[in-house]
Amino acid sequence: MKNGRLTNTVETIASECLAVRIRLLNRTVTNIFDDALRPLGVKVSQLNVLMVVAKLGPITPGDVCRKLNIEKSTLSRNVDRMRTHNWLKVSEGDSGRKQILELAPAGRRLIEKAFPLWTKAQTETESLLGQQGAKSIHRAANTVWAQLGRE
Amino acid sequence: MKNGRLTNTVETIASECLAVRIRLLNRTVTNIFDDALRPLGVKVSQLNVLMVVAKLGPITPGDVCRKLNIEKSTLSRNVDRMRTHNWLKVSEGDSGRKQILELAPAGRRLIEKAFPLWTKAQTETESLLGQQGAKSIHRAANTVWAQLGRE
DNA sequence: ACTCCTATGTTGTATATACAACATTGTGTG
DNA sequence: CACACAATGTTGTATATACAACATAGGAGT
Repeated sequence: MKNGRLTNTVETIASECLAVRIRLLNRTVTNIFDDALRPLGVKVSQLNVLMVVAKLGPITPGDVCRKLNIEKSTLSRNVDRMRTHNWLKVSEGDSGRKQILELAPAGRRLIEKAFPLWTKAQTETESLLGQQGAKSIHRAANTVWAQLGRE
Repeated sequence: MKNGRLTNTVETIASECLAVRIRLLNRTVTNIFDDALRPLGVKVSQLNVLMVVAKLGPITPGDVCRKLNIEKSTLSRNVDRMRTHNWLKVSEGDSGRKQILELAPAGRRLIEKAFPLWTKAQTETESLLGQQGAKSIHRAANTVWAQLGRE
């Protein structure tokens, strides 16, 4: 039949493509967390950055980018928004070029208020993925973090 | 110490959050595929939609949304772009309300040209995630698809 | 047949994401 | 020290994503 080769190609990509699958998981899980966090007016993308700063800060934007594999321009605008909310404090490093990001008091309060909502979303996600699935995600992410560090 | 409670909260979220991890995987893998596909001027997000249409089409936008868990407004604009490239044919269904999406000839040629580039990205992703990680992603995605179908 | 509700798709708006180009600042090497 | 190069962050542009509001069209129930 005339469509044989294309059909095989489509079948192969459809049944194996890792990008389709990871992107589906990303949309689904991001929606779960954003729904849960909506009462606080924060999105999970912003909470992610806030957590990195809370755990590793004071830290430069460049280091946050490397940790999360985010493009610097993406983070730059995200930091603007979080500074507007007074969640982050941004100061000029003594080196002149680098900036210093720190958790601001409002950011601290936000994290405390977010915790029960985060727990709810996390539980919901675990039940969606199953214990196996959740463990798998952890393992895959650990692999990526190891690779990122190696570059 | 004064920071005890916040520190515990931050530690818990940092070490367990599934959203951070899936979003990290999503950015990393999407970049791998977009890099590979760049010579063709198509992004993996568009190729995903094209594959669904190629495999299941003729199909309505709403059904594509349900399959990929994409918001209808997101797909609406994506279809516009793909129609501009003549990759997709959009026609009005006889029912008046629904639209019919089909693979256009240029879309077919695109998929054929994309296959070797997709294979390269897929291989690279497998080697990034490891065999375990890749299998894990498949299992997690299957779980989500089953859940989506159940709603 | 009429009314109400739902499904479908578009548009306005906000955020997330990345690439390209740019300005600025350190750094290292001759 | 001077110059070239790399690192850092911003801005312009394009796409992806979702929510809210909307218009329209089908369908269900009376």
